[in-house]
Order: sequence, then structure tokens, then C-alpha cells
Amino acid sequence: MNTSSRFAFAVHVLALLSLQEGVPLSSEMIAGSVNTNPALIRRLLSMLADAGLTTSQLGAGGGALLAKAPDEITLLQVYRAVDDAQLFAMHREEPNPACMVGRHIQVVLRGIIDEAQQAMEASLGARTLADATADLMRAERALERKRRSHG
Amino acid sequence: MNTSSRFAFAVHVLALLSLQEGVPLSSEMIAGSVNTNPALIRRLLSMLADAGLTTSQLGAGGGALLAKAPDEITLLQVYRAVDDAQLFAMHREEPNPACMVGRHIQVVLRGIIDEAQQAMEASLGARTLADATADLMRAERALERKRRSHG
DNA sequence: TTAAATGTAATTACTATGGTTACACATTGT
DNA sequence: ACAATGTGTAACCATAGTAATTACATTTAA
Repeated sequence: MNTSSRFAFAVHVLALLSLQEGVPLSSEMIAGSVNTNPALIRRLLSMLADAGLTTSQLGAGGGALLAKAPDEITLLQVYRAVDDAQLFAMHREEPNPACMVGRHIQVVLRGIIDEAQQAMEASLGARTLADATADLMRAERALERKRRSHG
Repeated sequence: MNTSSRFAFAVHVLALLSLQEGVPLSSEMIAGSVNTNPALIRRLLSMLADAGLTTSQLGAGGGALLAKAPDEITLLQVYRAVDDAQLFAMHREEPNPACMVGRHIQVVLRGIIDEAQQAMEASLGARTLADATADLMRAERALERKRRSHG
């Protein structure tokens, strides 16, 4: 279904910015970590800026900055900033109103889909960018330990 | 993100079949209610049959049938039968392993995405086709009442 | 004033999807 | 036996969303 990696990219970008602690990071540098194109990163940053999650500083030495503290950015905000919120699509054409199922299926589906969507969003809403970066640090420390013990 | 209406179509089709109570329904008739093409319905039915939710009867008077009782078909089974289970995509290209975030972001994202996906699936898993058809009947009765009172 | 960086438009390629036509094959019913 | 019915599937087209890329005007810091 969803083939967009924008959410994954966005979390990646925001994690980078949260480790910068106020020092602007250029789209060129970000693209180097994500392994993609600077222009694509700038487009993504535009969406994040529209959502109030980042700001940008023009000119030499400029780049992107977090607009909020990492523990005030939920992953739900990130998701909504960069991904269309529609998890499942309804019928494109109207179902046949002469049929009992056709008359009511969309109302019933709306309830089902909304509930599933809300469950998913509640999960994302319960985590912040700070949680994600904490996980990153934990993974890095684990790797360090492994490297030391294996010589 | 997801632009596929296959889940919506599938619930629609299964609701029709559950009201048939054992009488086969042709793809032609189903397509008439969904308002689409019979061949597309047959493609959808192939997926549902692969998942063990429907069977088909060839020949004159044939058509599709439910393979299970409606209260034994969860909407999660339907979703998995017709939709690719991947809610969010990861990075297509590997992130830069020379960067701390690049090294670990995918593991962290995996945890986030899996949890969100499981929350969504739990919601779908808690409802059966029988629940959906009960909702349909309820909506129809409400419409009947409205019609009677408004003349 | 020069270099750096953003913001955005335009373009290309790819993939998923819905829609449609066509047809071989199986099955029913007479 | 055979005609009618219906499935199953392949092939094809159009559309839409996305990533990737190039290009360039604009802004800003040093």
C-alpha cells in the first residue's frame, strides 16, 4: 500500500537535527546521511517547517534547525506533516444505491477505517522525537560495547 | 499515502456474500453493487480465495460464496488478504553507515513502525464481518424509520 | 561582494492501481 | 451432447504518487 518513505526520512532528518543542539545543518549534509538528494531533503524540510517542526536559516553557515524541543515533537506530528493522513481509500465511484449494501457500506467503512487510523495514530502520538533519539543512542552504545569486547 | 480501495471493495464484496446465505453470487452482480468491472471483482475474489475467505463455483448458476461463517472472518484477515501489509516504507537506499544516525535509524524505525502497525491491526482484528453486516442492517433500519416518518 | 545556502519549479523514471477487453476453461442444466 | 453461464487470468492502457535530479532566483553570513 504505502510506498512512501517520507515518514522514515523525516524521522531521520529530525533525529539528525536534534543531535545538532542548535547548530544549523545544511541539506547537503543531511542528504549525505540519508543517502539521497539535497533538493529532496529541502522539500521534506519545507513540509516540516510548514508544520512548525523546523526552521531554516539562509546564507553561509545556515541550514535547518529544530523549532521545538525533541520531547515536544511527537511522531504523530511528524507523520501528519509529511504523509497524507488517509490510511485506506474508500470507493472511488459511488456504490450502487439501489443495493442495500451499496447504500450503507461507506458509512460502515468510515467507522472501521477511522477506528483503525486512530489506533495507529495513538501509537505514533505516544512517542516523541526524544524517545527516538534515546533509542538511537542506546543502539550506538550497544554497538560500542560489542566492538570493545570483540577487539 | 495508501490510495488503494481494495480493502473497501473487499469488505463490500464479503458483506454481499454474507447476505446471500449460501446462494452463489456472480462477479457480474457484485460488480453492479460495487459499481465497477466484473473482472476486477474476480481478481479481488482470487485474493480472498487464496486467503481462504471465499470459494467459487463455476458454471451456470455459479458465483462466489463465503468459505467461513461471517463471525469467523475478522477484518484483519480481509486486510491482509488484499492489501500489502506494509504501512510505512523504510529507506530505499541504505542510510550512510558512517553517520551515527544512519547506522541505527532503521532499527529504531522498525520498532516504531511495527508498533503502529500492530495497533492498527489490533483494531481491525477486533471486528468481524458479522459486525460489519450488523452495522449495515442497523443503518438500513434507521433509513426505513426515517422514510416512514417523513412519509 | 563573494560564497553558501534555501526554496521551488520542472522534468524524468518508476511503481501501484483501477479499469477494460479478451479468451480459455469448467460447470450446470436441459 | 451441447449451449449457456460463469470463473480465472493475461494483456493493455491511463492515472496518480513518489523519488530522484537539475536548475535557478533569492537570501544571508562572512
